[in-house]
Amino acid sequence: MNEAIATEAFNALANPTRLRIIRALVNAGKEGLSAGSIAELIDASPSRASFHLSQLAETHLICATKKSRQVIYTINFESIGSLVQFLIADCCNNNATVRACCGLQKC
Amino acid sequence: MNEAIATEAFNALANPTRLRIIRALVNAGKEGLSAGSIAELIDASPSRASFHLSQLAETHLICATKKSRQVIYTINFESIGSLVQFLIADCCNNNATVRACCGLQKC
DNA sequence: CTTTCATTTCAATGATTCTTGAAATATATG
DNA sequence: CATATATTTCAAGAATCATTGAAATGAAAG
Repeated sequence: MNEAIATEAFNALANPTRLRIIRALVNAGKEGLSAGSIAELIDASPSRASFHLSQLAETHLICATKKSRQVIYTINFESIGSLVQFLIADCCNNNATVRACCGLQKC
Repeated sequence: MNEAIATEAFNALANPTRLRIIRALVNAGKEGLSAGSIAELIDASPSRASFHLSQLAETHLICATKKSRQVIYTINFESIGSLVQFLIADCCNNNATVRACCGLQKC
């Protein structure tokens, strides 16, 4: 994770529609969801959902795999973890207050 | 921290200039930096720096206090911590992979 | 009171982003 | 092959964002 990638990832998270997609995929877990069911869940048109799904996939916050004529999307927890690490470590020098405020401790 | 505020905070972080400001203020620590010295440090015009400083201050990621004719900005580690918590807990249901990937454990 | 210094505000411009609906692509089914 | 289904791509338009330089604000100093 470097600054350019992190900037794009923050941008991907900076949108209510995309945040709803993230939440839906977190809930769905390992099995993921098809583009169509995501669109339904977040109440967006297919093309609108596709637009935001592409943005999230570009930053690797989510992954896409084709399954017959559907595209199944899954959340990528590793990339979210990397982004959090970037913010805490790279940007905030592992500041103790940040770590405490988010209810976490060093391993 | 709710979704609307988090969205604005992510947006504030989704910009290289603002990320440089964040880093400068993290380095400066508790004493903070004046608007002018931030502009110099990040190599931006006063008005450009002011524009981005306002955006960061609006989201409470940084704080501003007047000191004679300068404005001193300081980083707000608490708000960054809240944002991280929002992402890990609210968005990712405290997923273990996320916590592991960012080098953290539950308290 | 005038001048200087630090910062913000403003208007103009160009760039990017989001939404919409239609068209295109690709895969499955009868 | 023809049709139905799932998704993406595309073009157009509205909205938002970032940069620039000039003007305005406000506080200190001579």
